[in-house]
Amino acid sequence: MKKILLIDGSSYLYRAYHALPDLRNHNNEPSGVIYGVLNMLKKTIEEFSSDYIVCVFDAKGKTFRNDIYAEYKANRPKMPDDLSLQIDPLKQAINAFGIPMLSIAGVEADDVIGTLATKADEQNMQVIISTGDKDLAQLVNDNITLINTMTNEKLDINGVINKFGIPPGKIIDYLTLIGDKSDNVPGVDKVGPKTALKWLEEFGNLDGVIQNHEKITGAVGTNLKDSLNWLATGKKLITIKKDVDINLDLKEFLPKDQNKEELRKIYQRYNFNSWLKKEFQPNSAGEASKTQESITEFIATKKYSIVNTSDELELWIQKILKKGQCVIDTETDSLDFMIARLVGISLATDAGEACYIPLQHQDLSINQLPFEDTLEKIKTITQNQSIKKIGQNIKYDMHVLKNYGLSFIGEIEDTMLMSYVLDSTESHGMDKLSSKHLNHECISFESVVGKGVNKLTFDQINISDAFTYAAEDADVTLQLYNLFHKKILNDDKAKYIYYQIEIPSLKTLFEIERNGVLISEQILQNQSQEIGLKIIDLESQAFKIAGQPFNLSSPKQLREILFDKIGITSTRKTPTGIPSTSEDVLEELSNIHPLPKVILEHRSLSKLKNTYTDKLPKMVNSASGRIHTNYNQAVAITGRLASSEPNLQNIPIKTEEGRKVRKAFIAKQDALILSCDYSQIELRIMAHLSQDAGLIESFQQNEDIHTATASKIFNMSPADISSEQRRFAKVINFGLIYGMSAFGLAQTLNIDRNSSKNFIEQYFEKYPGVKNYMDISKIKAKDQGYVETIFGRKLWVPEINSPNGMRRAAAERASINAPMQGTAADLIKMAMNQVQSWLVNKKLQSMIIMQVHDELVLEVPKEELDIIKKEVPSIMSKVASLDVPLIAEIGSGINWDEAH
DNA sequence: CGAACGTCGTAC
DNA sequence: GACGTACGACGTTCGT
Repeated sequence: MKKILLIDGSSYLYRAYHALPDLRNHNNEPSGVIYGVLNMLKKTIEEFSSDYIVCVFDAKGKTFRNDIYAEYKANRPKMPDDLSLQIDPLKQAINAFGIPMLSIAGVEADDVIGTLATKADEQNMQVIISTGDKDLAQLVNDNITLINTMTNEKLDINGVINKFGIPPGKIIDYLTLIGDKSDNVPGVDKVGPKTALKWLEEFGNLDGVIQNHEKITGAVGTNLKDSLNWLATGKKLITIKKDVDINLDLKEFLPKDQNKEELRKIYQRYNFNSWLKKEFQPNSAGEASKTQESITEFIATKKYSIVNTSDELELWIQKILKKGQCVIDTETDSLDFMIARLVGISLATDAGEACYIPLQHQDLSINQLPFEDTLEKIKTITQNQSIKKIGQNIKYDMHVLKNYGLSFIGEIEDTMLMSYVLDSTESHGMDKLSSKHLNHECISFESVVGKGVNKLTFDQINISDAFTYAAEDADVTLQLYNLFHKKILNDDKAKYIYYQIEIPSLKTLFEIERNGVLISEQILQNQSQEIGLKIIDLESQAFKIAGQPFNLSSPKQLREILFDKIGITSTRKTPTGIPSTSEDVLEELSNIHPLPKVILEHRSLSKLKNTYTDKLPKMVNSASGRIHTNYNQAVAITGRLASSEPNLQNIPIKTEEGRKVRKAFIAKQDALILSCDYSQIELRIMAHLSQDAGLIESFQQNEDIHTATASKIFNMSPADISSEQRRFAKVINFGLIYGMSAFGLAQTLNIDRNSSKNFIEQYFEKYPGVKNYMDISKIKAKDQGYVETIFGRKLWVPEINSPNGMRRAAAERASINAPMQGTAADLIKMAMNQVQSWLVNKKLQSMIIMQVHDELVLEVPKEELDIIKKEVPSIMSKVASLDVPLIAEIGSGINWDEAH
């Protein structure tokens, strides 16, 4: 099947103009649009290699639409000069690229595209239209797909249905009702996407709506009546022509050779230096882009079936036993894994085939297999050592099935983790993965269950509607697995991270999440009440000072009171340019006015109350009486875990008031809380990675690292270092891990910029290895596009060559920090897995209940305290042997606060 | 009234 | 603008 790529040049022209900053070359000529459009062209061509290509632009002058309707596009301002200036050079560049161009007088680019697409479709070609304009969705069919290079959105038939809620055939009617503000085409007044959708659903199409207009009452009904005479004209304006007088002369649309010399001139004139480097000095630092993703075509057999007889179920079980592996996916009525009820199960073993076993749908029109018996059958799969179970975020499905007594025994694979290991910067949702790697748009969950007030739970969905969605999920997961599995086996480092770290972590986290944490609701309730009283008191104080009541937690109202009414000047602005009321600003202002101090106190207390003391008791699971957090294993780009619902990784510790929350984290009867954390893990990793002699020496001698640093930068003996000096050194040590600048250091230390610059210089002089390591990290990131942890986890830094200086600087800091944070994440994951295996092997009752980045928290029966205290720190220290010792410190007590 | 966004604050 | 990685509460704005 031949492929043709139709590019909507005019749409990209405007998109680039509005989306990109006003870039200029050294002669002050505008270049943003040229850069933007070329960039999109390059991306599109790279991603969709096609046999034929043409870039279509609007022609100058009026079109047939102006004859139909004089006001068409009458609201459009004249094209801005700095945009029109760029059109000729852009066309020269496209020409040099070898891409054929086309514009036809009297019609718009859309019409030319519509005509070419239709003709190509008639010859059974695959048509890809690259545009930023959603109106072209009306052209989509089996052969014609829309892509938006700026947002990476793909619209095939399913994509259109997902996005608009209607198939492509109804887009014209839909847009006619709504109208198009940007083209000055009216629709029906007060009718937007929601109403248009409702009407089309009810009456089928525009004609149906018109015929039934009397049934529509109210203001919109009147508006519809007023528009009846207009709608035919509106429809003509909205409809893209498919019969423009042009031939599909394919020879004309063959890509031509690039004119390298011409391109070089254009790049030079407009200072497109990164392209100059990449395309004209290919051996220099140009290869910073990710290796081109190989797209495997989705196998679209779609042999999906409902399993609701025992014979069919038996056939599937036999098939899985024979194959030795299967995808398993559960459908439930909740995202909370502890309360979710199982609604159905999908299975897949061969690409293009899948089944759905409905179990607890309310739909009575179709038979469902008996619940208990079926689960017994499924158990023969999940608890079969020799069957490999594959899933997308399979930890969730494991939890759901565990709620019914089914365990997972044997090998487990997870496509979400595979994607995460291969490139943590991408998103790992199944729909995204499918569209990116399989070029297939999935049926969206939302299109099945609806949204907003009409949203249903999955058990309320008709089985005949549910099974296509559910079976597709399993099928897509299998096809993703086949693709990722190959990739990972071909990459020794990815293979190690995935099979030796992530998959074991998945199993450990499953246990930790199920274990849950016991909290004392009483302690939190008491604290909430105390805080509540203080908050009320602070409010009345604030109102008195301000002379009026206002919402203390509204930054906007606070700004008005503080800066307008009282007349204080803010010391800083937020990134969006408004005066900031953040903590450090208020801290400063509290010297000159009493209000900021009250606000600060209020903020800190209401944060504590809203986020912790009020919230945590609500998260207790009624069956287990404990809190079961989610550890998300595929969100943090460095390899760290993230905890949510509730987040147990940001429970306060710094202030006395905050620490009280930790006192509510308790152990069950006759048990204690035990915490074991790595001491200075990221600094130790920095010592190892940088091989800095001084830093390694300090750690090997087990010196207090901050005192040692202070002694070096202040040129004093460690014994003479004051606590203030040690504090400075500590801030510098931490700041360096995050790539902090002299400016940032000056701010946190509240010193002037020169002295902070001095400190940093002193530091680098005394620790030259660290300086060297940081430089090398940046160079590596620029050179290869990624940095690595000690264990080979690859961390991509996509913005390292960004033309935007600020983004580039942030990427440079990230490339310094990522190997340290990532290595620490690898280490604690390995330690966590080893501790868990050890607990199971020794058949101990103690259990891991939390992981907080460098800390493991366990609940330990008193009689096991000694052995745990001896072994857990030892396991943690021995998890890897670096050039500096890894030290884990331990504490225990009746609650988490005491354990520190 | 809900979704999207901005601002702020907690942890390591 | 200036410190990396997260989650989440609240207020505001916008559109239904």
